[in-house]
Amino acid sequence: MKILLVEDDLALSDVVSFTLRRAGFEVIPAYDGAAAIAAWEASQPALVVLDLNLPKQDGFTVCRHIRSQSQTPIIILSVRSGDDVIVRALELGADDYIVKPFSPAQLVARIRAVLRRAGASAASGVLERGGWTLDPARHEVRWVGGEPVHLTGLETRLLEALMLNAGAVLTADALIQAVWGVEGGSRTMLKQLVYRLRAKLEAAGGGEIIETVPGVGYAFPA
Amino acid sequence: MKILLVEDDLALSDVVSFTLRRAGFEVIPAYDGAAAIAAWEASQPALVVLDLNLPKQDGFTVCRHIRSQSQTPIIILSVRSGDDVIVRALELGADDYIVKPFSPAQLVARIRAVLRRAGASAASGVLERGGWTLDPARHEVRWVGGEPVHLTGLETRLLEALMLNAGAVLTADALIQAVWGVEGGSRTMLKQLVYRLRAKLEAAGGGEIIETVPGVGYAFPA
DNA sequence: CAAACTTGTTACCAAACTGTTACCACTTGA
DNA sequence: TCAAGTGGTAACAGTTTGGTAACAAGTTTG
Repeated sequence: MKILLVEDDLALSDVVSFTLRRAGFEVIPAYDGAAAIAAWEASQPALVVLDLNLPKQDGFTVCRHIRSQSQTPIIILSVRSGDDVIVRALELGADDYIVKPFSPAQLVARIRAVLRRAGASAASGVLERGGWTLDPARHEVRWVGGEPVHLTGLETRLLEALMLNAGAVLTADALIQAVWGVEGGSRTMLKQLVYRLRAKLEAAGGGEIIETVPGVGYAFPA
Repeated sequence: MKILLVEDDLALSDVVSFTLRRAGFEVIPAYDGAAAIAAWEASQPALVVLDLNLPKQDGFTVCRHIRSQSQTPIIILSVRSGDDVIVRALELGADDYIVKPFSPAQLVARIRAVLRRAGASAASGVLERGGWTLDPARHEVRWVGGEPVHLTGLETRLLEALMLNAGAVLTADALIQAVWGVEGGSRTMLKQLVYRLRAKLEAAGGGEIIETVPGVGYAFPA
């Protein structure tokens, strides 16, 4: 199981690497933010251990980038123990936050806990909700018994966000962020995208698909 | 979303309860290990916040018991910050371990992180009071057995404030602040809003809904 | 290269939302 | 009894929101 370890302090990185390897993980080290993103894309690790204080790009940026593209579990390491920082990191999608100094044993235990939890809900990436099957890797949706329909990249990300949270209402802003990332996107574009996606889904079979919750956002029926 | 809070320190339990409720969770308190297990079985919470140091049965026992029967996420609270204790708790199946003293905000953030990872959608915030069910996220109210009625954003906030304090009288100023924030809002607008909200609620089923307390404000019947 | 597709942009319309003003009934207290 | 204040109702207009359409620039594909 591959773990991406993003830590610029060489000595600490080595110690942690050693511990993780002894615990049976394969460790991919990265020493700054830019390298971290590159390594993440290249190696597709099962989990990321991320120092907040990094050269090139700080940990928040890396965290946001990874979260905008996948559900890979992220554990933050940091000397900063301020509440606002911790809350912000967790809200950004981090799974755990460990304050330095920490013990290697605890890190391993927390990694196992997060992986256990992630493994339970993670899957191949294929989502099945109420008759629809979405394969994000292939950019395809299918209605039960129907033919697969091709989606564009943006449409796929939108539908994935909605199906991942089936039954819940996602605000326009949340969806914009899920589709276009932190920068970019707008209400207008979201409107367009929903319109286009609905057209494809309706053409593919099922009836009412994406619910509008006026003044709030959209929801995929549970 | 129901959270079982197992904490024998009454004062702390109350503080945490308050915070969690304000964050939109429904809190079920338990004050010792035996009660915790009973409450867990009875109420099937979405997550358990568990103090380690308990009368009757200690936290480890409770944790093991719950883990042996379900995947319900568990977050441990404890004054003990020893590594061995933390590692042991995590290996026993806990999802997170928070060392006292902690801040309520961080607890909420960690609860959300664990719930997110566990696949549950975040706190729903649904309020049920005397036959009415309000889902603030969807801007919908429903009378028992009836169809959901759509509310506007302002109406939702008003009804939410009233239902959160069901049985109590809220002054006009308090309501204005709850709906429009610190700036903005006026008696006239509140009058209008109450009128419109009542119209929708009456059309939806139930009889007398929002009580007027002349010269003071409004109340939602307990 | 040309055709097809993807994406962002602008525009328009209908519906919904919100603030404002006005009017009436009722209570309260001088 | 009358004036002032409070609360309910009504109508109206400006704004916002959501769905639809058409189009252009950029990209991919045959």
